[in-house]
Amino acid sequence: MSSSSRGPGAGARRRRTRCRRCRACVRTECGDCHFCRDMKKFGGPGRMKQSCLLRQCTAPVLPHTAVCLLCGEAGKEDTVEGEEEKFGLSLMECTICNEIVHPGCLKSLPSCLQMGKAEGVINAEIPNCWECPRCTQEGRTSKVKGGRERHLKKVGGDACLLRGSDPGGPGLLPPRVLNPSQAFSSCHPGLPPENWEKPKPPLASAEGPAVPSPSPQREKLERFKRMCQLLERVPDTSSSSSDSDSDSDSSGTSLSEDEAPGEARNGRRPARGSSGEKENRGGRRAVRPGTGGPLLSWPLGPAPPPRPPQLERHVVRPPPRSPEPDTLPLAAGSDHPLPRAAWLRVFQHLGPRELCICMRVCRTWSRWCYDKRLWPRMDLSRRKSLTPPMLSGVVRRQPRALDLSWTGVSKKQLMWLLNRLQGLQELVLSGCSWLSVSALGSAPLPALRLLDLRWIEDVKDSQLRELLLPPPDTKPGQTESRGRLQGVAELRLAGLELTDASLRLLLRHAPQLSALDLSHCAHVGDPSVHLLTAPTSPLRETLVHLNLAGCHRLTDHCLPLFRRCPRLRRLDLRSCRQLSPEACARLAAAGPPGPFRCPEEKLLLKDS
DNA sequence: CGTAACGTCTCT
DNA sequence: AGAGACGTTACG
Repeated sequence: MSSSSRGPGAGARRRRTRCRRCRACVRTECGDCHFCRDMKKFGGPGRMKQSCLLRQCTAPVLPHTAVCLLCGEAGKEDTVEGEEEKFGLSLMECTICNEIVHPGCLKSLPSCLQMGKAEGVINAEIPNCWECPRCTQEGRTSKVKGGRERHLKKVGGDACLLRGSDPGGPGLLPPRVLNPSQAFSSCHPGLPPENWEKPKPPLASAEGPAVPSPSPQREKLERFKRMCQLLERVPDTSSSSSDSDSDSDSSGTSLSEDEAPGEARNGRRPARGSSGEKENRGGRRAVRPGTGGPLLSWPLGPAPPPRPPQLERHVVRPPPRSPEPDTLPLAAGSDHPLPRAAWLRVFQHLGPRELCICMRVCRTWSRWCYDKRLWPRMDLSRRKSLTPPMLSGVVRRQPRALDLSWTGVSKKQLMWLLNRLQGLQELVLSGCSWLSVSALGSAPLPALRLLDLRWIEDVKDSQLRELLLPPPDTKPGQTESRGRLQGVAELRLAGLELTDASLRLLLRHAPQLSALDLSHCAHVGDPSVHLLTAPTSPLRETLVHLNLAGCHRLTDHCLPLFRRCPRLRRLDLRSCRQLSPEACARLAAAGPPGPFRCPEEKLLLKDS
């Protein structure tokens, strides 16, 4: 007998399935996580039969065979227009009794079977998920207090599930009233969730004597917990303190100052005014049962318990799309005359340190200052240790350019970051260890334009090959069949032990380079220049800047070859000790159509 | 029918 | 409690 069929009430419980649309669903398997390594395709035994950790669906949906327990029909929200009507005709699964019904069908039950004033509690974070009016009415959500709290403290799933998606965390905003449209939208997201958090299992409450077997929910929690442990600890946090989920940074760096008073998460610090605190946690939304309809305000049943800090430690939310109110509320109750756009214009003149100070002024400023337009570049270079709050701070700001040079960033940290910075265009990793940088081999880098790998120890041809070649598990026809540096325009490889074998790979897998830094690459010589400037080389047409300083093997013979590059505007040949001043002078004097058409287009020769 | 993987069971 | 195993479900 199916172990999944013992849910109460509805008989067989429907297993949820992938939404196939969320960020996780559409990505490829990492090939490196615990579950991938078990898969036969990656050489494992295939016993665990679990999805890749990076592909855990964030919005698991009901199977398309699911039907309403009352009318036997599927979800019909597509057949109507209004949000309220859509809600009434959508299928909703109760996390407690597992019954799947159309809210509209509940409404049409004979009044003696309706649940009076009971209200359903929608889980806003999982599609088609609620605590049904009957369970709510019968008190199934309210368990013995001690039991629930004890359970949650340990496991933490409920709180996560019930949490709202406000970037500032739960309990910080005033209670919100939900209209039918919002209720529908919240449980039927038109798009996959934009939050970048770990998936949250449907969850439920601990059981009480009136209450059906807790096992399914409990199992979900346990599964969730396991996943959290595997996934959320990715940044190296084993030594971090238990309260490290704040963005505040004990090291006192610029990232340490970004948490405004009242911005603290997990309810450890009081939000402004105490009244809204409890009512505002999470994705719980209230609707009147059966009506799908008139909107109710909170509260509805017991407030969810506080979120357990541990599991939330590395949940990082990007800044909200349209962050927060457009106005700045003043203590007197009125709004400041300057709107958010005007403040942002002011903030744009500030540097990171000043911005962090501003973020401590008030909650609204803090939210506004997370705007990624204020953080186009972030520089963490030369920090020996990168703490989880620092990494979280980076993700929340979504910089286009990130400098991690000469840091002790670990592979796990880098992987964690890159998975959350899909808009990253420039990445500087010079002076890091190859052990860490090898994370690039399995990271998504869709927008990357500049990659700086200078002076990384132990990078030879085979390591660069790992970065340049397409992922090994790519199937024909997949979009990922391109190497992941195909779109990179600037590549800095100074000081690496690369040979012409790497250059050949570059020509093939990084054909759009306009700037290439091969300075102080001891193996680069005249044949390398031949390769780069050959008629078959795509770089011959694209190179604008080429740095070959300190490449001692270059001789005068290679100099005329540079005239084959019509766009070359800057060529650095300093410290190439075999080059003669005369040959260099001849190249420098070459007029059009050669490379250096005017004095400001630099040919850097010898040390000057 | 084959593949993926959800949700539960079992073992340590 | 945590980790792994696996029956079963979802779906093409």
